[in-house]
Amino acid sequence: MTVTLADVAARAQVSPATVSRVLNGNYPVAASTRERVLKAVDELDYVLNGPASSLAAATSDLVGILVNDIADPFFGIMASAIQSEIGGPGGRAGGERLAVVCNTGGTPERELTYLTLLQRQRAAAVVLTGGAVEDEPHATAVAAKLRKLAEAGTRVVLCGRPPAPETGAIALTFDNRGGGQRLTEHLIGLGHRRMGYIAGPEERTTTRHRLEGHRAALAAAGIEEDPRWTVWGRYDRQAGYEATLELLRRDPSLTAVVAANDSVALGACAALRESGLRIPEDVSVAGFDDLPFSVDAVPALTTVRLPLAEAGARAGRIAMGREEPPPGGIATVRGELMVRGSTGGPRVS
Amino acid sequence: MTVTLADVAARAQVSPATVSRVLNGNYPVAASTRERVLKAVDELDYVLNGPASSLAAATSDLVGILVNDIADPFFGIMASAIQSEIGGPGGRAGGERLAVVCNTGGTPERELTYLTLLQRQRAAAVVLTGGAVEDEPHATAVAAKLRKLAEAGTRVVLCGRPPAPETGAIALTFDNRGGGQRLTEHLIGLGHRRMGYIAGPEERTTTRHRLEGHRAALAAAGIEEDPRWTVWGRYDRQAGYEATLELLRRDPSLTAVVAANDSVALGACAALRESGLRIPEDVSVAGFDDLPFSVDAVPALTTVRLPLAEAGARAGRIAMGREEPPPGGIATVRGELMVRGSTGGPRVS
DNA sequence: TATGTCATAGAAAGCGCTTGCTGTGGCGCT
DNA sequence: AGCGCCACAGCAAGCGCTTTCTATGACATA
Repeated sequence: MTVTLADVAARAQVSPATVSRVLNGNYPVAASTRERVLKAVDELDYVLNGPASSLAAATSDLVGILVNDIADPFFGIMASAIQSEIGGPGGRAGGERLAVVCNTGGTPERELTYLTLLQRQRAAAVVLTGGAVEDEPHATAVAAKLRKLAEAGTRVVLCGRPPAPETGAIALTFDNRGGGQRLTEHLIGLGHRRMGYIAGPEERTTTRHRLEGHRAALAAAGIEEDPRWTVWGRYDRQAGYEATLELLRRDPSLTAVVAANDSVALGACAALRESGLRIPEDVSVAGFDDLPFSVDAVPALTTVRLPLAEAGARAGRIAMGREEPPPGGIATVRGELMVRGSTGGPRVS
Repeated sequence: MTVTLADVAARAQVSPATVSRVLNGNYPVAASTRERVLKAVDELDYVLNGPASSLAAATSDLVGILVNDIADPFFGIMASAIQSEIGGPGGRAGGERLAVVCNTGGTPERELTYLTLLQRQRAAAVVLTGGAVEDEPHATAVAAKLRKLAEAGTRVVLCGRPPAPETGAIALTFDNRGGGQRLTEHLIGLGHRRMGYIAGPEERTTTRHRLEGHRAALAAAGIEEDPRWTVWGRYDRQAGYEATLELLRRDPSLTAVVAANDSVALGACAALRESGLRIPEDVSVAGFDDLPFSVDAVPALTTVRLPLAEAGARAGRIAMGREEPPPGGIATVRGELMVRGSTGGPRVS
């Protein structure tokens, strides 16, 4: 029913071995023979059986990209960049690889399951993006899985994620702490002293690091933080909206709101506006990531630009073995402070 | 080196066949035996060899999702919804499936290559999202590929894409034409007569349908269209920005700008503002899709809401055979007009 | 002319798993 | 007690490909 290698071989009057070699191009085959084979392939409309091939060769051309939330451009941009370097179809890389992105939804279980599935498929490489969950047992399980993968020859790269020591994984880490710190320093420099902070999900590394940066800046400026000024929520607009309302309720005298990321900041802006407050005259707002839409907000969002596409591309190249991993297997990627219209001096009340 | 089924069998003192059956759970195995096997699996940390399994069973648990641009939330949202229904890890579906999203970048070649790669992997199902390219030879090639896939038992579903007749593919099509028409009717109802239109890439079905809707509304209202009023570009913010400047240059008397999608509309807003024009007092702006950030624009964007998540979920269920395909294999999904602050009556000049 | 070398092609042994078919005890029935 | 049946387990034949090793002819060299 389906066309097999043997069918092609028969048609081209050669042995299956020869057909295989023509298709893989890693063994000398006379030009005339090659042509005959290719012609037969074409005529029979033959498509290689991937599983059989992977089984026999003990390798596969699958490359997995794990993301926390595929609907979030933060991940979309990274995934896109990674994929473009993986080669996938259209890439310059010779061997065609199937770059697949897997949506973990940010849950540890799915992350683990996808990792197993990828291991099961004997993936050639795996790239994990975004912050990790800090739950201890889970972190251990993931680390163990990563080590197994690495041992089995799968290249593992972390992009925008903290290093996983002793797993053999290469890490390209974002300097969330430093970025958060510079952002808050900027606000302090403008004269703000009473700032609300909308953090992301509590157990994420990204959340913790950004918040630590914020607090470090406050501490350095000798500003004592009020526990009421921090609210936790998801990394989306809705959460930012609600958190802002909560902050306003807790302390109406805040002159600035720092959000865990741009989506959250947008929600914050909406809440402030609906509360009759002007940005930045009454309250300044700052985000993080500098996603494409951030510059279109009104006023444009002050934020920390993370080189998502660049980091993704680099991670992709490393995963493909086309670029040297950084020394020690760890590199830190800095964000750049983008000062725009959403931040200004505090109102004089 | 790597643990195989046979190792597990030896350890559990059973035959490989029994281990396989325990793992697949589709054959009666005594409870005591099952436990023994499971224990051995656990102790040896055994992971099934996917390719071998797929080869022997002549099936695979891969499900492909093709998207034009993974960095665009339009696709991210659909992909996310599809994936959640595929089951993937965490889904309710019994068999664990690896839902993978493939980024075609909107180019015909990559689309075709990914389809071949998926065919090669003997994917269980494939979902193609978003508009198709209307290039004739390409369309034919894709259709042929889809037919092949369907014949090989792969379920093919189109989501937000026009039907592909005689390929056996199920289509969930967006009513882009109708949506575009209602949007422009709304503008006409407000009194607009001179409207610019920023279209997407010329060869896309989505682009053409939305534009046709727009023109149908104009024709119905007896408004003669000026060819200068249509500008083409990509589906992104940047393109919208540039196109708007161009429109303004061509005809400064326009009172409204209709954009091919929300990202484009955002770019249009930026261009208008920088040109010193107020929205909607001087110029109204309308988008399409109603992506999450559209409601946060200032003023909030009038647009056509496409039920991306719902359609994606349905496509996913159909792909998994968990929902009946629509009669005739084709269903049309309507968009809902969302009237917000970015549109108003034309200025009286 | 005899011999070694090289380029190319084929034979065949798996890769690790699934599954149809074939046992084989234990049990209920007559 | 004798029989058939059922529940369960094993055997063994592949699934379609890759790759090592071997064979063969052509050619160059001695």
